[in-house]
Amino acid sequence: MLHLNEEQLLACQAPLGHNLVIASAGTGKTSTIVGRIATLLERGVAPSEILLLTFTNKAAQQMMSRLFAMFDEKRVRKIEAGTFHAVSYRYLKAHAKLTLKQPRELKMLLKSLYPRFVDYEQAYKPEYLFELYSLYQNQSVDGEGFYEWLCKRNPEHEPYALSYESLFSAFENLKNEYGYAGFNDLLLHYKQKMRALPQSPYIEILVDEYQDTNPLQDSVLCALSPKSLFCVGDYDQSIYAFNGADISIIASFKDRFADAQIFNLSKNYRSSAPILQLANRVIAHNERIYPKKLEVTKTQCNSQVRLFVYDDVFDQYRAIAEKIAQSGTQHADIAVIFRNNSTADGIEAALREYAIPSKKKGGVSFFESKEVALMLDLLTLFHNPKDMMAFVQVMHYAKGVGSALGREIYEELLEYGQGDVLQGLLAPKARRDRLALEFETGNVASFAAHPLRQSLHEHSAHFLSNLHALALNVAGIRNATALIAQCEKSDFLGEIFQTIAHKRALRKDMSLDKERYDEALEKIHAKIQILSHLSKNYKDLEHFLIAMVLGSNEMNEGSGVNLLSIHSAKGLEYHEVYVIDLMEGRFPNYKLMAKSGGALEEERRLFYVAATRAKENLFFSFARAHRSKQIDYEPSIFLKEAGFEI
DNA sequence: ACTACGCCCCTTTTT
DNA sequence: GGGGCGTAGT
Repeated sequence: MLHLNEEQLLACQAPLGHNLVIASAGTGKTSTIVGRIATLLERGVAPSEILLLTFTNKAAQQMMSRLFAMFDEKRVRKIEAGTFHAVSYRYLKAHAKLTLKQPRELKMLLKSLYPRFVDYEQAYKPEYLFELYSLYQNQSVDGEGFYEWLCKRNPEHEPYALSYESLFSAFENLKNEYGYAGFNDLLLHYKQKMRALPQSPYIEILVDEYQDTNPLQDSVLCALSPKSLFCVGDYDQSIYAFNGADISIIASFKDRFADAQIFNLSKNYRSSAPILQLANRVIAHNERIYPKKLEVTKTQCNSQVRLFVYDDVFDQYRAIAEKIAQSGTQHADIAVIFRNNSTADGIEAALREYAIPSKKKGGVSFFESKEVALMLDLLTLFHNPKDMMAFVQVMHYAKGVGSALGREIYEELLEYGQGDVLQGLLAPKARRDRLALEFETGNVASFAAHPLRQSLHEHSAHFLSNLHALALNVAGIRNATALIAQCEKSDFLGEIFQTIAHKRALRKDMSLDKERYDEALEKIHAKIQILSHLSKNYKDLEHFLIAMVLGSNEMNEGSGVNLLSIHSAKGLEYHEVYVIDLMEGRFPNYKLMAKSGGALEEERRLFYVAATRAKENLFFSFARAHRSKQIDYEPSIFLKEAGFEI
């Protein structure tokens, strides 16, 4: 059951219209959102007319399961809930065929196009252009072109701006041709579709973490134009400027809607008084948009707030690990929070020395490992047999086949298969003008009889022959778990996995370390097992593949102490929190600040978010030097603002 | 023109 | 341990 205080209740019961709830850290905004939805349902709004937009899919799930406990689950499931991206995708997949691609894959696509359009020494490199373009898509308004946007932002690049624009126009065409979509494309396409609807599909849209809304997301809300908006956010927790998040969207709410109502949640239920006082002391250095009065409700506890200082970063990691080893707090209720993900490795290693289990947001290393990427590419290919990038990536493992030859083979097979690469492999048909090649059309029992066979070298032929056998074997399987199992035991993947393991087990003198080889092979299969395990949650291949792109960094491996970047700690809370590596330059991170304006205030908000994750014990630490890198550090300015004497 | 390999860099934050 | 870049080899 929900226990709401007066302020929360007032917000929940607001009439339909444009309502903004200013909810500081720990004031029960989740309960308020759940309470609001409950109120809507009780008032007779149909579940399918409610849209709940959250910042992570996990947050959406949590709120939904709280609703399941209060209402008939089957009925409440009709509420549309998720991130902007997930909601967009769910709608689009019913109306258009598209393949969601990881940013890194699209970056590769852009890179392959780049030399044809840009050839200047001083021009931006494709990697950076990709980031820039993504930022443009997120923060430009009203159909402003990339050219104008860039010239305004970076006038010194005006000479190249036209080449950039041709590059991106080719990029967009290519994406359309292959049916690829990036994260931003989901929102852009969805916005188009929503604009075309005669009336809004939703009566009320609830937006969580409204302070991190960017202009693109805001325009999606505009396109949806619901009768009622219920936005919840906290100005002081806006930390996504790098993704185009614009604080003025929340700040201008009352000016943009004539019927705007603002509610305030001021009772903090999470943190102890010393923690709140410290957080408020620091955030007070930012310009106030609206007055903030946070009331402490947890007055009865023996809370600790302390700073630890070390000579070297590794001393710090070790000492923190030792403190955690001696702490009486459950591991799962402890978090180590840092500004830069690179910190995670150091602290993780130190914790391992003390045999303390830890979990970090697993995403990156897992999904970028060769074996997992290959398995997913293969599954992608089975799901969409004309996916050029997936095919070429897979072909990379054939010796002597790079992106050019891979592309050529793709085109050939596409032709033989009339738009389906797997068909081209299994049942090649030639066009009339190609019949000169003289081969049997129709099913080819083995690759030896395939028309491509003669033009390939021994190894690539063997490679494609294995793929042929696998494709034959899995034809018709729609279930992700079954497909993974078939792939894993195929000769095709078996041989590639051996090659990968072999490379990893090579010593400097090029000799093979047999022990390391076995170990590497075992690790590969362990990762595939994790993938297989994950796949069991999805009813078909498509859902699984989408989840791997949309939700890959929402899952974490293992259990124990939580290792989190500040960004990923948003919305979470822990009994005991360690905020580490608080050095000038690293946090605040001046390198990053140089790229955007108002950055110190943003870094200060990050500090505020980090500090307010703690319920009871809050520990800060910094190191005076990184000896092996020969860097001396000053303590973070935020430690001084917090009132520590150093 | 394309691919393979060895040496250097290094590591922002998220959907 | 990975990716970018330059060079050698097909």
